[in-house]
Amino acid sequence: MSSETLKIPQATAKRLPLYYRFLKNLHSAGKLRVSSAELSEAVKVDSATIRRDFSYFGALGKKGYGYNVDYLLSFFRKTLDQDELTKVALVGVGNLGTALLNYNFLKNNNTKISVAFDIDEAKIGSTMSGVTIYHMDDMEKVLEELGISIAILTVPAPYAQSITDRLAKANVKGILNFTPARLTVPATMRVHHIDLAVELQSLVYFLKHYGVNEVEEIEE
Amino acid sequence: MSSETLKIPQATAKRLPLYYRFLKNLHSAGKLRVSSAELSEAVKVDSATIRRDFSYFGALGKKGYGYNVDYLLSFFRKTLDQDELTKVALVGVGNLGTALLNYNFLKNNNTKISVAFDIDEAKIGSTMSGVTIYHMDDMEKVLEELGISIAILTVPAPYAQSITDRLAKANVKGILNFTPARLTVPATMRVHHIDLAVELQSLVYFLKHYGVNEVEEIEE
DNA sequence: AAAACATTGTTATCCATTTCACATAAAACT
DNA sequence: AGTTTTATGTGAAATGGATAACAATGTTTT
Ligand SMILES: NC(=O)c1ccc[n+]([C@@H]2O[C@H](COP(=O)([O-])OP(=O)(O)OC[C@H]3O[C@@H](n4cnc5c(N)ncnc54)[C@H](O)[C@@H]3O)[C@@H](O)[C@H]2O)c1
Ligand SMILES: NC(=O)c1ccc[n+]([C@@H]2O[C@H](COP(=O)([O-])OP(=O)(O)OC[C@H]3O[C@@H](n4cnc5c(N)ncnc54)[C@H](O)[C@@H]3O)[C@@H](O)[C@H]2O)c1
Repeated sequence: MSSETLKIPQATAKRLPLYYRFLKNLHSAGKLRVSSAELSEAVKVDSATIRRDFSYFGALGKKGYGYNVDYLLSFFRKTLDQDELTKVALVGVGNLGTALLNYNFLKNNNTKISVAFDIDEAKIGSTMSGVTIYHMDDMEKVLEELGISIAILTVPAPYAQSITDRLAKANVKGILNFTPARLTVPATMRVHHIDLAVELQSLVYFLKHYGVNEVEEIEE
Repeated sequence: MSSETLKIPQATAKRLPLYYRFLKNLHSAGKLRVSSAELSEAVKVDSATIRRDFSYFGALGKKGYGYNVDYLLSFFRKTLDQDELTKVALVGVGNLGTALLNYNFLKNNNTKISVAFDIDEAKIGSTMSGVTIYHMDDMEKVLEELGISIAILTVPAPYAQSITDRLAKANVKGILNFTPARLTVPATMRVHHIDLAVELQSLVYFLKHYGVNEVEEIEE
């Protein structure tokens, strides 16, 4: 029995955190109202798309006026469960894992890396940015104790699948996967891939082959 | 005049580096042929989608047989310009920037961070993983000298836009943006956003609201 | 060499998402 | 109070992408 809310399109769901972030900016800047056109300029999403996205949640705005920033902000805070802290585990405290640990997700989201795991004895038992690093052997136990259901995976690719299998058994439901491995998971889990190498390579490809808006030649 | 190849769908273009990576794995493993079904299992993309993707480049396979790994690999190497090295600049050598510097993109791609920029005097002039860190004041000059047209942006968000404007003037055409800022760029540029916080938050949202395939209750 | 088999390439269909365009209604102005 | 302006919410159309399904065709087996 999941929080039975409505099933909005996935594309919309992915934009919600973005809207939330910019609404916070507007709020800090003291803005009281905002139009879909203004928001569009800020988040670089078509204004019609923004209105459509919002409309899945009912009529949040007023015709001829726009949206009340405070109202919208508190609405999204509830919708995005920003009131309760979501605890996340980090598996693999290497280059990337360390960067993520040092970054304070809390500043913007109510999401926090609460615990980390590694196999490097030099790191185990120590604390980074207030987060204790445990041995992988203790992973299942610690995850259960803390009731954690989301993990960030930043281990070398060859270990990704077997660790994923362990996470699945430990009742973890979501993985943010930074490794190049394509994980096999039970249907009850969800994986978001962040594939930096693919992202970089596809950017190169687009630039080479899509002649990014080459200024239209003016024939003479 | 961009390499006048064909205009394949963007979704396909984003999968090409993925295919390439797994083909290299297959090659290393000594496999000579592969079917779309096998590849599908490995990269977690529907086999019909894979065949469709490949078909944009002509008939690369053989009916009843599948695809020749070597042939496919060399085809994609050419298509993805893996023969020539693409030089990339890194702007902002902090937590995240350092992790990217230490990571050797070359292992898998012919893409390399060749130069880095920062404002921290402690870092400027030093070398990390063989990459020299220059002062931001020298950015335009160095970028031009090296003929770099792609940059990775890992600076604090408030500086992202003004640095982007400088990059645009310096003839950079692509930005891999890790900052939460939504950049305004000329139509001649392309930005890929990697928004870790959004990625994490939307994962949380999906798990909470989409009840990831809750095991169908068996009514008794 | 024939029969059985495997797998592509593609057509047709489906689905999700974006965008247009405008009726509607509230707000701002005169 | 009436008029004009503004900006929402949404039907309808357009776009973009994924998938089912299968004829075509080469491969493998006997
Ligand atoms: N660093 C980057 O910029 C970057 C970029 C793209 C992809 N990635 C991917 O992210 C992952 C991590 O990269 P990195 O640069 O941080 O690597 P890294 O080698 O610096 O860190 C890996 C960490 O995982 C730990 N580890 C190794 N085996 C383990 C195991 N079985 N269980 C638990 N922990 C284990 C190591 O002790 C180390 O601390 C890799 O899969 C890499 O391909 C990294
Ligand atoms: N570290 C993470 O895990 C993480 C996660 C999500 C998003 N981000 C985003 O990535 C960016 C970098 O994060 P970080 O953790 O590496 O921050 P950081 O503070 O560790 O690093 C920022 C670096 O940029 C340099 N810098 C500051 N102003 C500059 C300027 N004007 N020109 C050039 N360089 C400048 C600083 O000297 C520093 O080296 C931020 O925008 C952050 O929001 C980081």
